[in-house]
Amino acid sequence: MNGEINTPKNFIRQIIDSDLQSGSHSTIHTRFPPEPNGYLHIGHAKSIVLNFGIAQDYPGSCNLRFDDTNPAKEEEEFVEAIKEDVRWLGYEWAELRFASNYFEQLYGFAVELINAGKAFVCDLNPEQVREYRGTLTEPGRESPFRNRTIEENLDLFKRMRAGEFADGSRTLRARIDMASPNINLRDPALYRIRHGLIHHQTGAEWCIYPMYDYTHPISDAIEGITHSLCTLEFEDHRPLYDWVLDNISIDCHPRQIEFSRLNLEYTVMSKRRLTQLVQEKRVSGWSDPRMPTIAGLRRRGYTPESIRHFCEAIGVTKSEGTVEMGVLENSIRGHLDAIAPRRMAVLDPLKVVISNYPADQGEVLQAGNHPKDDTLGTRELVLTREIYIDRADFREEANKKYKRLVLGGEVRLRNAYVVRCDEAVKDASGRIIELRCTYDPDTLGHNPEGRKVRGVIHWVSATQGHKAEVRLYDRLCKSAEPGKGGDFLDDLNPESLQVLRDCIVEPELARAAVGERYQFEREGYFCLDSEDSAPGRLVFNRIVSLRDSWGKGGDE
RNA sequence: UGGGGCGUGGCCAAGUGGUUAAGGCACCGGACUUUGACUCCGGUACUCGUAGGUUCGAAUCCUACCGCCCCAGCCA
Repeated sequence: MNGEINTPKNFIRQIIDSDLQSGSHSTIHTRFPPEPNGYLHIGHAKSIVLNFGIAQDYPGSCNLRFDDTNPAKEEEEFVEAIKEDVRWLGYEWAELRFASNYFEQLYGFAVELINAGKAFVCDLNPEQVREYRGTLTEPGRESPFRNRTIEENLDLFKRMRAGEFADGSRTLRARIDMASPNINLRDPALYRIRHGLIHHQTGAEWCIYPMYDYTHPISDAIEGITHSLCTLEFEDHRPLYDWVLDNISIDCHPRQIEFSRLNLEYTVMSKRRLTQLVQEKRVSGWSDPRMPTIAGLRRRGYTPESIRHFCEAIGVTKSEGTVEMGVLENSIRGHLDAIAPRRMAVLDPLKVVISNYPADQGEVLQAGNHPKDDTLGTRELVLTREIYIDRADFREEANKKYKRLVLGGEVRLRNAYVVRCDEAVKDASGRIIELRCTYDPDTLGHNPEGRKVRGVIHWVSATQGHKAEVRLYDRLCKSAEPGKGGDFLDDLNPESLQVLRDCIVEPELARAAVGERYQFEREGYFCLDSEDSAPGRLVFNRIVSLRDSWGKGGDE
């Protein structure tokens, strides 16, 4: 839909309201903390709109912070892509930060924890740690290294940093409670050793890297974040988040609040799966228009406004659900209906000869660019004796519910005259190859008297139109919940992309530019493909079809 | 069967003890229409997970039960 949804007071905004009222805070600071190990997707957009939206609506600010504590998975390409996506969505961060900016401070706080007897260097290897951890129903056992002296821990930790120990040989662990029913509190690792990695920000400076659970609360506190918003799976990490801040000398303690992540029907949203699609080349890349990535949606033709609108429309709660694709589609339809200039394009051309129309002669017709917004102006169309209409817009016979061209029947050519079909010319196999029609010269701009024309169809001049390729997209997956019963790859929709190479578009479209979006009347919204179009080669992506209460193509 | 969460019409989602339980999307009618679009009217459907209890009054409070999600990375 167009128009703004009056931003709903979701439970997080309610908490903020009361924090403001109680005087706990006078300004609100949030952050969007992606890990640069992949491209952003529509689920991230939900978080972006939440965090940046709050910063806009309250006196406050929002930082963009890369959670870059695992150089094995992260890349500079992803940080650049993420910055571009956030900006494209319409937001500007107050400050650009990296968790790696805080590595030295993080190290200092770790030393503090050691000095307080709250952290220790553990020599258990990964397998042993797992054994000692216990299970969901049994408590864990304390590490034999748990009671080392502070001096020894300090020495060992310093040597970990100095690179004296091999990967996996030791970790720095918090000293909390191996019997905690919350497994996250069973002496979680704070630092691990990783040699030989070049971190995209810090290079080879470090060979020990802090863990998320340790880094995140401190990064938030350093930045003065007031409300640290994250998804539900971090709910039982919150006690650890709080533990960290309660046990170091920092005077800021942000409040972590969790909300449910977005699930969308007929697509996949996890980074693991999206990465797999890209790596195995099941799609053309992160920006494949079928992908739910921001880059994919952008190339597909979605507008930032529509994505923001969608994110507001679905709300923010703690209950997990799966949103119907229709809600996203509705958002872009609503926006584009209001702003997209109208054009005509024939996707499956069928030649029509207007027998009583003078040959060698074109007639310039003015057509409005938008039925409800005159400020979008008009453009010229050229009507010629030979035109193309869509094959789906003709039938030799049909019942009266069919509002298109029928043998012996009349139909309006959009923005032009009424024509009657006199004959359907067929080839030897019986396939219709051409229609013979006659037009009524007295029907331009007004309806004929005494009879009713059953419908309106679009057309393009056979001599003035331009060839174009049109790509029709369908849902990425066949199943509403891909992978539910097995491998999600088995649920990929083999017909998610349909390429039409012989389309004919109206002359004006030859001047289409990347970034412009059009409505191809009676078909849907389209835009020039940003990657495969070139001068002289028109490639259009269908952003979304028009809503259709009839059933495009098929009917009965 | 440890811990943490969630359960309101097909899908989201308001609701924070007090008349007929918002709204959006979807769906079904109708109006309008040179886009089977848009827009505009109208409409359908709810045991508020279940069962008890407290109360004059419960989606809201209590108890039990059921269902679903997350957690045993030196990932985030």
